[in-house]
Amino acid sequence: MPAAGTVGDMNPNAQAASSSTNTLFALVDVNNFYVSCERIFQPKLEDVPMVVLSNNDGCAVARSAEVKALGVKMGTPWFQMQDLAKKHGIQAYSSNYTLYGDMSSRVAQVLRTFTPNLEVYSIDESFLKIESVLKQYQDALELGQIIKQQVKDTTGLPVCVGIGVSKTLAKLANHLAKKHKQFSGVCDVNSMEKEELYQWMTETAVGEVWGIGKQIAKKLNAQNVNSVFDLLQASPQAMRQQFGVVMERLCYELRGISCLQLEEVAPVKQQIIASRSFGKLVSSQVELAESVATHVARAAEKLRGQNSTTGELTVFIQTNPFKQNEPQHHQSITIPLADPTDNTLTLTNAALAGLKKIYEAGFRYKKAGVILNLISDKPTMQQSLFENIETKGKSAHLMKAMDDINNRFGNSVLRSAATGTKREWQMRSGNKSRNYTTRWDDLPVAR
DNA sequence: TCTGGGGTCCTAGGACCC
DNA sequence: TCTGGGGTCCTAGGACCC
Repeated sequence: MPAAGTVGDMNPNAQAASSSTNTLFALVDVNNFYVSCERIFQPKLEDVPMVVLSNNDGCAVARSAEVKALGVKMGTPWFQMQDLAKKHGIQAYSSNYTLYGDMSSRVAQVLRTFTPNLEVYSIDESFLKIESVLKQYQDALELGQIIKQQVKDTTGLPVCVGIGVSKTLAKLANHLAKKHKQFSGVCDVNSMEKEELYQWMTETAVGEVWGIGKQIAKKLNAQNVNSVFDLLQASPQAMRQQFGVVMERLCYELRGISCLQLEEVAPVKQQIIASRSFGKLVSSQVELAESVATHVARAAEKLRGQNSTTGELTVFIQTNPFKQNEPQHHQSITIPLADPTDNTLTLTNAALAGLKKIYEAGFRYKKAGVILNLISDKPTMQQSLFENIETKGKSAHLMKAMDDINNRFGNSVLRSAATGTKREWQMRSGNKSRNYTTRWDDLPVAR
């Protein structure tokens, strides 16, 4: 590996990662996840070129290997591949997310039998920290093969395993395992000779690196950074100057300095979205209201599912951007809530009031949705803030209430102040914050 | 009262991921 | 005719305060 360089204040963990026992990450990723799930329950689909379609059967959100080989891109609209489908007999299936969610938990269950140090990164991918369980096996490659076989035997799903000393390298290894048959589904870039690794890096486009998308790849290419190896040779400091701290971190990760940790416990969501496209275009406010109400109900369920409250709600409606000859209307409105809540009725009322403001007759809408913001991972504020106050109206009690706020909500409450008639506080969620005011008279009566 | 500079807050928007 | 539904993090720039 090239010289490591200093990581500076950016990454307090890097030193520990590189100097203590060497961390080793394995990324286990199910091949063509949705397609593979469908095939388990319909074995006749094995080897049949097929796609799984999005909501309303709009786009291909999963493609079998045969379809990928035909050059069909992720997200291709089904109606655009009709000719190809006829020619090659491509089968299309509607998505069944309940099934996929269930299969996903089964995979995670199998992986947990290898190590509890597991991060379920997405519905079809998990990171495992494997350095501590490695002694029981010949080497990491053997462990990878056993994981792969175990998942296959237990769930029927095919996976590839990528192994490396950082998450980014494990991702890269996984990519190689998927693309190149000679790895037999398991690739460990850590045990490779440097020459071989550099060879693979030279042959792999820089855009394949985790965190490098279309835009950045284009800019990199313009500077003659075309392969992963080119990026490996670039100076992280220079990359930071141009592309920011995320890119710098990525450079270190590629060099084998782990900057991204395993997140075993999923943090609570900072934002919850519920939205859908309509099967056919919608013009009436009543119909929009119905769908908005459903979305609020779903979002509120998710909110309560993570034991949170929200301080702000956004409603949006959109016409179909693909219909360029139709008048377009994209509108949203954000409604602050008097108090953070997880109550469906309160949220629905706020959303419908918002919808009333942004709705305009005469447009044909394609999509509606709601977003919950300023989420706090604590129980309802109104209750917990003042439940300990025994009488109200005296400044000593106000002060106690403020202490309570700070004790209970810690750094999510930025400031708080009280006068004789009201209290005000400012709550933070992520990097957003909002002010709240509640009149003293409105406070819940003490026990 | 005038002035400048630094810090923080807040928002919009871009880029990325699956 | 038919074009997904979620999420995250970072940055820049203006407002505001001291």
